[in-house]
Amino acid sequence: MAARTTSRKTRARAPARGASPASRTTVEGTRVGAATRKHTINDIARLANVSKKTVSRVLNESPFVREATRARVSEIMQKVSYTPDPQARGLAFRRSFLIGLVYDNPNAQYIVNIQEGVLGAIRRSGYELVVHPCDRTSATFLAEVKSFINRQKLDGVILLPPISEDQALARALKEMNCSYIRVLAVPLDEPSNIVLAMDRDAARQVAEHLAKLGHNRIALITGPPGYRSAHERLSGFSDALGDHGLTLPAEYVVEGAYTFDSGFAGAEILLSRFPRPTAIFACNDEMAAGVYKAAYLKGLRVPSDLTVVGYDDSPLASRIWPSLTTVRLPIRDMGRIAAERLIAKIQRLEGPAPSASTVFPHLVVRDSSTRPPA
Amino acid sequence: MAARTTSRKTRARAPARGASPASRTTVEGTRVGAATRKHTINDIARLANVSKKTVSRVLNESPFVREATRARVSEIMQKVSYTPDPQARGLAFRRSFLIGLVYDNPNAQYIVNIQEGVLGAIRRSGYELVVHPCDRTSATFLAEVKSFINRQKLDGVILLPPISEDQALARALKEMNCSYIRVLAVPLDEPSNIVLAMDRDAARQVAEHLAKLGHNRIALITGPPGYRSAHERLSGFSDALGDHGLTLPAEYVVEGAYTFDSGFAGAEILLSRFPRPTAIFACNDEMAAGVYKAAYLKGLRVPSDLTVVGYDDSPLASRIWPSLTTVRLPIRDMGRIAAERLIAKIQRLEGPAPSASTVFPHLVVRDSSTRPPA
DNA sequence: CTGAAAGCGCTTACAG
DNA sequence: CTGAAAGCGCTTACAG
Repeated sequence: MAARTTSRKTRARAPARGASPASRTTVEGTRVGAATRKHTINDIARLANVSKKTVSRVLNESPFVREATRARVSEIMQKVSYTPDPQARGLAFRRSFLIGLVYDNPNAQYIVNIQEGVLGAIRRSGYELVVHPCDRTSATFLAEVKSFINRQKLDGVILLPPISEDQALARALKEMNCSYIRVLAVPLDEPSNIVLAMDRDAARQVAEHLAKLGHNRIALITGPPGYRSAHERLSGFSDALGDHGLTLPAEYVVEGAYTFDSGFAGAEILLSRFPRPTAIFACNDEMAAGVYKAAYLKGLRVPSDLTVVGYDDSPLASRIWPSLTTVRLPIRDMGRIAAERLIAKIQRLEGPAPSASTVFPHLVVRDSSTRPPA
Repeated sequence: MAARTTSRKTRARAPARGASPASRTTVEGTRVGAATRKHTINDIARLANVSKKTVSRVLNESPFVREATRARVSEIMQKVSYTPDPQARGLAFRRSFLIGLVYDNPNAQYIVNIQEGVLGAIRRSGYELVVHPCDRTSATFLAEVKSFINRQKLDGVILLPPISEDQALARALKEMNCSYIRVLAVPLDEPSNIVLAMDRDAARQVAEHLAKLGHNRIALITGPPGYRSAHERLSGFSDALGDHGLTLPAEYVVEGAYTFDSGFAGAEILLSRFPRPTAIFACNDEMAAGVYKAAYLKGLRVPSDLTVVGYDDSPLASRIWPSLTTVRLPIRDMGRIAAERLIAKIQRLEGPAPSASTVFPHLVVRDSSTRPPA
């Protein structure tokens, strides 16, 4: 009963068909209340005394409009705060003006920061962002992402690690003719398709920091082997140690999984080695927090007995005690750059030489690193 | 030069006008490559030998279709994996099938969990989620949110705390006839418009936990006064202590800001009181982490010298050392429920008695709480 | 139960 | 530089 009433109300709200167009057009434009109807391109055309096509031209910044005409039309659009209907534009353009953020990443802070960067970049672009977390371990992963893109006719997508490393996915997008930008630690694609974070370079900074402090028994907890970033951090770190005459013996390297528990387990192994390492570089902050726990349980103090360095500068890093020396990624910038490039691609405005967008993380020294115990 | 070429290519990709419709319809439906054109309602109609209106009816689950007809049409839609074009539907329905997530919340984990809950709920609903962080301290806040909703013709929005507590915003949405759901700690709106988290109840559990452990010098670091959740936690906690014959003296209450630093500062004050409290309830985990820091600096050990309890069960809670006793909110569920209710509202299927959706956080006891020192 | 016509608000293709 | 016509893929309003 109640339901019927409501549904009838819904009907009633739809604008009457035969209403004279003129009757619903006022320059002020706002009839108060729910019934307010947005201005259309026809209203603007009538108000400006031009055809709707001309309005369309100024909307799309066509050069073939006389300056006076453009000014008049623009002014009226301003006055009634007209914005073209995205659905109608989308239908006519056969595009959605939607871009997707596709990810499978456990790091909430990373996601939110990327989102903010992206949203900042698309603010006045006419595009909107739809988010799409997914599960790359699912059997239907690829089909599912493709169906998402097709269903919404997305104009483009931004891919975050680790799924940004998936070559099959990138191939599929290319085949669908869907523009994309991959956020990566290694150049797995044409420069114009990626935003590159120089993890290798940052890992090098960590190595130099430890070397300068005088450590020579340095251990490493890596990321999971499936992640390119893990490999970059490992090899960048190892190479830089070598440059300083230091080695990274196999007993001082354990494989982690970017999780707290794996950091804890890894540290338990490393701290039972003899001689014990004086410094541990955990390839992310989660694992570094696990190292703290293992150290405390063994009665070791950070940093006087053990130096610990993390990676990410997550909120955790400055909240644990002692505060963690770590690497900060400009995540928000990465989101912004990815969005800017994506929109440029969609609009075919890449410019003549689409070079790689490279972004440099840097070391943030806090209280968890000091000289090795005497 | 390059740009011109590309732009011409874009043109070329648009389907030829005069192409015979039959020529582009195959039951398999997938011409490989970029030129693949999605099936339209006309294709399905032709294939099924019915009018497009009938296809539209089965699409919208109208009861006025013969079962045999419906089956045939459905089967064909399945076979060619037809999905209606969201832009076209949106234009004809005068709706966008988009729902917005509007928030101004520093807690990334909260946002991401809500998002996941929402996305899970709308998965097969035909709706898509667009996220919209905003700044409630901005002078143009209200206008900005309204313009976002109008521009995208959102069907509805989900409001997260603290902006969900903004009565002016809710009023504005009501005036715009925009459906909304507010995630709240207090019933500031009609039951059908809110998802209610019983913070008061959870704070009570914390008080009972501390009372049972035998604490009688219990201190509190509140949230910022602008937050309703802060008030609920405070009064729920205080009331429950009273029920156990305990008091919360003014010297044992300091105002926090839900930040690490404010937790640290608050704890420094509390730990300099005489007699010193044996337990501190920090109204979120961030502040609890700040309490840890203050305790360590004072040479106090958690929990043997000082019991600490937080709120949120953020990732931080299980990663700091010792692991933090805290309150877990079913955030993901809250997102799911909010989305389900919102869609029901949009579709006017609320049912006869739209009651409040209430969600109960619960205490998670870990290692930071124990009996008071002898 | 089913369909032909007109329309949603924008665009492209063509003609001037 | 400007406009009238037709179309994007779907719906509503009406008629049978």
